[in-house]
Amino acid sequence: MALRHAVLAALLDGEYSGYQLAKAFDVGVANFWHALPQQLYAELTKLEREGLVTGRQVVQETRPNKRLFRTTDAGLAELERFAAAASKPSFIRDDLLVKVQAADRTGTGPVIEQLEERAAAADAKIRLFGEILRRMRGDADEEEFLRHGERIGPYLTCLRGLDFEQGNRDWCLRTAAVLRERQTAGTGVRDDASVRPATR
Amino acid sequence: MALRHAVLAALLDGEYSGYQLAKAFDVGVANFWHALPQQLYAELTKLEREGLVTGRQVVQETRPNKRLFRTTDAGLAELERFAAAASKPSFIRDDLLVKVQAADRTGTGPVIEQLEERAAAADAKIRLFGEILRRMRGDADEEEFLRHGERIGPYLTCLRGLDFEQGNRDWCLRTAAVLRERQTAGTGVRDDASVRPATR
DNA sequence: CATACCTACTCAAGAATCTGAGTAGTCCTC
DNA sequence: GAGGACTACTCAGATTCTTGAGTAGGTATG
Repeated sequence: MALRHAVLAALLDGEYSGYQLAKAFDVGVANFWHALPQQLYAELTKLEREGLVTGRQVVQETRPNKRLFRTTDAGLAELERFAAAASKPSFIRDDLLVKVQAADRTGTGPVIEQLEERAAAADAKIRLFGEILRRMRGDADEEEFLRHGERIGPYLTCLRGLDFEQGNRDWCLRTAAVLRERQTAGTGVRDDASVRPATR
Repeated sequence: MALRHAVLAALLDGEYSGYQLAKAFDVGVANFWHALPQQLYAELTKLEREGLVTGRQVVQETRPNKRLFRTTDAGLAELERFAAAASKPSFIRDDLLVKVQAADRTGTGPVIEQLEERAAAADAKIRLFGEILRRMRGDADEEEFLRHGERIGPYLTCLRGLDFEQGNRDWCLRTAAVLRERQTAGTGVRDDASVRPATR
């Protein structure tokens, strides 16, 4: 049930439309949760019905109208309840890890490619997060901002996102390098399956 | 559809029962995927029906009988197909991040506690992973093992798990420290909600 | 001036995951 | 010798997440 709380937390920072939220929860950012547009629209509807957020219609000339939402006091109270309850442990769940786990049996070619793509994607996120952090802290340096800044929650989660992506990138590059070296070196343990005709 | 492939990958390393797999996918390890026992039993049944794993009954005197599974050639072929297909991006999805995102509005008391618990849990995992890595590489040092070891897939995924947990621990401790300092310092931005009577 | 993408949503259906309860014998502790 | 934990599973039901399709006007691209 954390999606609803993620939405409530996101709407603490101001008014957003479902569409804007969808962008934040989908594409690049998603420091602290991830969800698709359909889920977000559904959740906003439920939250409004329960009085945890309020929406107001904004009529636009040149584009479709939109509804902007913000968290209500009841919503904040719900967040407080949530914060006090026990957290579920978090787990890694990643296709690419599964592929690496099996890579020395399935052939490394395609996996190496994907590792390098993933590293590039992580790198893009790293730059984005760096930019976001810089914007949030303004002139202050990090220590200063964390001590006296007004709204540090998003900053702290973004720091975690940054570190996660750095770990991701470094691991992908290292893993790709290891697999590539074994591929060319020929360990003698097993022929590289990526050279064989595909079993299928 | 990655759970099935995670199971296939896990069963590359030898024969396991559903129960053993459940332990590995649940509690401590789960380097590369996470799942509950019920899911695993169900998945094993499906995989056996499709011929991607085979099970054999092992009769035990003193305990309930069990079924040991291993991946078949068809299962390996399926893994190869999977390895060649595009991976879904992976996202962080963590209750605790949501709580931190909102922490400067909900009160920091309970969140700090949870951050410290999480840091301790991460630390336990770090020690466990370190142990597992040591066991896998045996006498060789890491570079050596990665160059010439037989089965490096699990080693590489465990390295990612280790780094993830280290990032986790460090971030939890830092975040807890930051929130704690603001709590005692009194930033003037807002009274600490953890001192107010609970809204509820 | 046709195609494609952007804003801003909605609906339906399916797959994956989680919650909770239950069976049944064995081993260990107090 | 009673209560609890461990092995080894199964079943049902709910919730969450993903996939795919569709509406509809406006703006940018070539």
